[in-house]
Order: sequence, then C-alpha cells, then structure tokens
Amino acid sequence: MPELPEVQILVNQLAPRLERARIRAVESRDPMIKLGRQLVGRRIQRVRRQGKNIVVDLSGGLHLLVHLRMTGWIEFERPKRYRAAIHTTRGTAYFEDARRLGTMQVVTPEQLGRTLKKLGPDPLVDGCDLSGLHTTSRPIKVALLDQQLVAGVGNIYASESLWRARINPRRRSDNLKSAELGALGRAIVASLRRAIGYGPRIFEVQQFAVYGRKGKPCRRCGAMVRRVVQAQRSTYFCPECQR
DNA sequence: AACGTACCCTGCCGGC
DNA sequence: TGCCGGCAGGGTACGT
Repeated sequence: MPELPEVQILVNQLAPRLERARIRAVESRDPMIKLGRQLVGRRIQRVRRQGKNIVVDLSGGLHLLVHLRMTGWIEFERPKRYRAAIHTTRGTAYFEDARRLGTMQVVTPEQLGRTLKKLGPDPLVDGCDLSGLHTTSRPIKVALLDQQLVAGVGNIYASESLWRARINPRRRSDNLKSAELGALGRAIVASLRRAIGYGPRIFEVQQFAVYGRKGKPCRRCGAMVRRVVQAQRSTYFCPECQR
C-alpha cells in the first residue's frame, strides 16, 4: 500500500520508539527474510526514509533496509501473522506483510549506497527536481512511477499530483513545458505534505481528489472522473481540468 | 539505453 | 453459501 507519505508516517512512529534501543534478538518466520545473529547487541541509531525505503542505521556500520512494497507494515502491537520481528530493549517491532512482496534485509554501507544511489531525488528530502522527466518519452503518469526519476511517488500520488497541477496523465513527459514541470513539482510536494499531515489516521480519514473516484464528480469542476490503464496500473483524472 | 510485458504472492470484493 | 475472476497504493527480470 504505502507510498512516500505512508512510509514517512510510519518512520515518524518508529523513530522515537526505536532510536537508541539495543537489539536483543531477531526472529524470522519466513525463510525469505534472513536476519543474522550479527544484529544482536547493536544499537539502533537512526530510523529514516529515502523514497519508499526505510533505512535503520545500526551501530558498528550495518543497516537494516526495509521496503514495504504493497502490503508491508511495521507495528509494535503483535499481529496475528508476521514475517519477522526485531526484539529490542524498547519493545518489539513486528514486520507484517500479507502479500509477502516486501523486503527486509541486512546490508553493509556499500550495499545501502548502491541501492539508494539508483533513486532519483526525494521530493521532501532533496527538493522536487523534476528535470529527469525531460529525458523520457513515456506518458508523464508512467514516468512519475519510475523511482529513478523521482523517488517516493506511487500510483495514488501520481494521479493526485497531476490533477492538482492540471496536467493530463497521457501527455508525453518530455513534451511538458518547464512551467508545467514547475507546477507539477509544487503539486507533488503539496500532495505529499498534505497526506503526511493526516498522521497515523491517514488510512481512515484521507480523501482523494481523483484516485479511486471513477464516475464521480471532479471536486474542482464537477466533470466525471475517468479511469484509464497505463503500464498495467490504474490512472484517474478529470478530462475537463486536465487537458 | 529505453521501453513494454510478465511475474512475484496473497487477500478481498463483487457477481453468479 | 461457495466459487471465481479481477483487482490491489510495489519493484524486478527479461525480451525487443
């Protein structure tokens, strides 16, 4: 499920509870997740986010790299099923992930660097530099999902940001004018910040402008929201305000 | 290099 | 009620 805002909200919850904690034990209930005993005894120094990745910095030069993919989440309440657990001096963090597409791995600083280096700028960490979008002929909506061009935007916020910037999702990315890319950058930052502002209740209270609203009236002009498929994923937009 | 497609795995929902 | 297809907010591997 999670895109940048949801990952940020999760990191905001994890950081105050895990930072400075010491790992007492690790537990994997899924052979795909390998957590060695080398983790035991290390101090959690920082929990941070880059794009949709969660990075846990450990003492002694090692990191835990987590990607939630579609259904991953981390919580302190023990769920019925979980793929792995980190037991610390300040409580246990459970990694639950119904579809098991998520990843949790121990990486060296070099491996972490290689992974993060592939990511484009994170709109909230590095500023929203969208110059990479000039380099591809793919539709702008599809390009926004490419983490090498912009890191953290996913299927929901791609649609939401394009609506906010009044840009048609089927436009060729490299045909957008600089002014349009500027507007899109501001729209992305605004959409992400707004979502983060909901906090942990985001899944209950968040209202989308167009996402998932096929056939319903556009909140700006009242025209009927359309759904199309691009690169095998749903795109929602208003045909009236997004030319 | 850059693009499209298939695929990974499971749960849920609507229709029959 | 039970089964089945379609769908899901992610990324990767592979072929062209």
